[in-house]
Amino acid sequence: MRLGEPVEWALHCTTVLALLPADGALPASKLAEFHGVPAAYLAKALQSLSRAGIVESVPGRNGGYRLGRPPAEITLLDVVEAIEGQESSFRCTEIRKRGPARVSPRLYLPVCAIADAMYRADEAWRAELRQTTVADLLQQLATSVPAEAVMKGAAFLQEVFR
Amino acid sequence: MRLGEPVEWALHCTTVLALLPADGALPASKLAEFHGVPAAYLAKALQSLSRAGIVESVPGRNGGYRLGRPPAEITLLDVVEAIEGQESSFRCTEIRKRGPARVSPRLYLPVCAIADAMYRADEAWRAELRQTTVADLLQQLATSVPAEAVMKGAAFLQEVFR
DNA sequence: GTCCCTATACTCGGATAGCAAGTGTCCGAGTATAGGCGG
DNA sequence: CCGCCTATACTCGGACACTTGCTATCCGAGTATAGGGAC
Repeated sequence: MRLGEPVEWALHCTTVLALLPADGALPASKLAEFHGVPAAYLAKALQSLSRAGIVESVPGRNGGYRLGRPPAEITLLDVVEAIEGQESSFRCTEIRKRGPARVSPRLYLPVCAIADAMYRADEAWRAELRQTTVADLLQQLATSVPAEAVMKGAAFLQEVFR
Repeated sequence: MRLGEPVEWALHCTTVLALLPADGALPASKLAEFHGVPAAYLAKALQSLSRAGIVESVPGRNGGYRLGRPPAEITLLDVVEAIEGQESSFRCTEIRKRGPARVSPRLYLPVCAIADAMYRADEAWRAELRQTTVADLLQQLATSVPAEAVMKGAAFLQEVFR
């Protein structure tokens, strides 16, 4: 089970966008430069975030991306599901209904005990991701990111909005 | 994020093997027939379970697979990790240390707040899978699998051991 | 009749192709801005 | 000097190749069994 790289990018980009001035907008190319990731591919992830309403795109010159709603209202699950989709990690192909022991389909319960347990674990994962918001991340990052890195980041943003 | 199909197969096969007589062994081909899945590919999953000690292989004629330890000592996590590996679902490529805001590597904390939250969710998923054992599954299946399917399954096994 | 040996058939195990999805890239559509022109 | 218009440059958005990993398969190594032969 593996999450794609764009998930990491999307999470970092969301936190950076949360630090922007209220009416500012950061282009995808700058976000890519800031994180050292391929710009064209990162754009795909940002489009997914845009479709999900997590960020909103500002077209035209001086355009870019900004947050679509307050950081406190964006959970990590929102971001992850925007990129990876909402399907469960476990795929039940109903093999219990195949083979020589199969019986009439209407005799089976909707979900077997195995799928039920797997879905429960999936929900536990989602519940944990739902508990952390981007606002929480900002608070933690404020005390954990090296001061020098904060200054460099601020300088980079000021250069963009100059 | 998607788990492979072999995960589902491995879980079902493990429950079936738990129903075997103590010194019996069911070949991979019969397990494949029972579940209606490709035998050659299922064999790969069973080999993974064997390497993990969850099942043990009996070579030679009348050989096959049997459980490696009591059902109560096999958690769903054991089975899932045997197939999918133990790596976290979230891959942190440390993009925080790239780009124009990077500073000397020794200034960073071991894990950033984002990775920490993702790892926490991953652990919640694992914790949930750890709580259910194959013995639990058997108990639930005993009351939820259609009686007719149970009979057909038993008949299939008796035919094999005849 | 009993023991031993050999040949057999069946098992697992790892090495080998095909395909779908993740990864990476590009070019076109659309818009706010900046400059120039006219009033 | 002010307002309007036009051209421009920059943005996002979706359509197009490539690589990795999942899916699927096969053949070889090893072993317990079954049968036959010798004692």
